[in-house]
Amino acid sequence: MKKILIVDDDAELRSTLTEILGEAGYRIDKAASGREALDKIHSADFDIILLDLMMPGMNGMEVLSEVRKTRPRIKVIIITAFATVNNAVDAIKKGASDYISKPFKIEELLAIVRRVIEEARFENGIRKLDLENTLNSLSNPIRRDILQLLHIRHEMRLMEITRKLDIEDHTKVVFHLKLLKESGIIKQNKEKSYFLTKEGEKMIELLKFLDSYLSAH
Amino acid sequence: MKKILIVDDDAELRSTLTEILGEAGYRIDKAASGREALDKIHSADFDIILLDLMMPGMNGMEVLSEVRKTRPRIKVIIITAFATVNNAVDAIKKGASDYISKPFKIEELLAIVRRVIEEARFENGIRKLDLENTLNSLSNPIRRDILQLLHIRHEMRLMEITRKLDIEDHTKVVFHLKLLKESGIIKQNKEKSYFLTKEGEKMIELLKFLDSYLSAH
DNA sequence: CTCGACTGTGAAATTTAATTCACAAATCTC
DNA sequence: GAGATTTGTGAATTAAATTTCACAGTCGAG
Repeated sequence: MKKILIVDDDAELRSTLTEILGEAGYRIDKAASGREALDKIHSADFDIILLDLMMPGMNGMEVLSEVRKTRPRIKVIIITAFATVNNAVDAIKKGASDYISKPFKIEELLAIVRRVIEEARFENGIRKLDLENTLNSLSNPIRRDILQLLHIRHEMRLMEITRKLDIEDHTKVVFHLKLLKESGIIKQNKEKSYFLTKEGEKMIELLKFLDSYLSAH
Repeated sequence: MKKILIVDDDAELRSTLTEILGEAGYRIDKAASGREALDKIHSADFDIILLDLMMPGMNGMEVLSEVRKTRPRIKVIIITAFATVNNAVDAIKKGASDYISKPFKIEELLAIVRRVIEEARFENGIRKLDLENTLNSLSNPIRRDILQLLHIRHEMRLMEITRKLDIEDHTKVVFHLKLLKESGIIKQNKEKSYFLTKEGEKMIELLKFLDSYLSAH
């Protein structure tokens, strides 16, 4: 389960939050000051920080910028008094994910935490380059055809592919082959035959999956 | 399992082929002439036809063109004597999938049949339009972002999305929303809020799958 | 060696996708 | 209901993807 750090100088609020979030199944740690928070952040690995902006000593904003700088994957949710919502908005501009103003309902808090976690799932999970690359390769019908051909025939040379796809201008095929090669999806052996790499086989599996997925109404 | 029709005037070859392919798990039917073959083709539903070109009466070529015309999904594999390979090549130009010349090795035959089946899987299976549509929608990062936002937030209005994505010109967002709407991936309610359709939720699942798939090394 | 088929490059042209801009109707806010 | 905000359209522009074309080196067969 996700690990949450609660940062607030108010001991009572800390234990309230600990109780609520603990019951919801999160692993909780607490810090009573900005200083203590940063120590914990640098020694352990949190997913979310619940951060009070108004604290004596190092204030929340400083903690926020430090976290953004050194642990950009950690999501920060600001806790703020109703009267100082504006500060929270500033905090969001500096990279906080959301804020919650005191007093708050339990459900409201949990909803925000859940949403931020979901958000993090995407941001941290997808290595954009690969996804981008994959989708670009698959989005062109000629490239898909080439992949399928190479899957079926194991290896083919330029003109074989060109004829099989019934394309007049072979340099058109060259163009797509080059893109696929650059993406590491296909390779070429000494005999000039093109064949699928391991990545390429994955693309085929993906296509099959997509197919069956889309067919399932 | 796939259903294969064997068309050959040579009774011995018919039973040899039946034995080999039957053992390999295919469902087999036989025809001794072109006429008989067409009757069977029009009454039952085959995946593959093994067709001898040289037969008395209606010859294989005629059967081939008839099949191409009325049952374009059926794959035809030509059986030909070694001496008449040229005819087989002509047949392939007319739409046959492959040929095998007598005498042949069992493994050779099975390999060709398997390959042709695999080929058919793709050609018949993927409804290109949906695939096209899906991949186009997912291939743009802004559209992916929008989908993910709508997934997390359930529903959002134009300017909410625009701000959350930190895009200056809202009409840019309008552009992508329109595309997504046309693809049936999102819809809009009376309050102008955009939300994911069932299709849209599928896209999200696909993205998650893609993610984990690509992450798995 | 010479011809024809094969593989490929690079620039130019074309097509398609995406962005920007000027503007306006609808809706909200005070 | 005046002014700001939101939602949207359509044309013009820009950018990106794809196609076409002219050409050239390589390779195998006769």
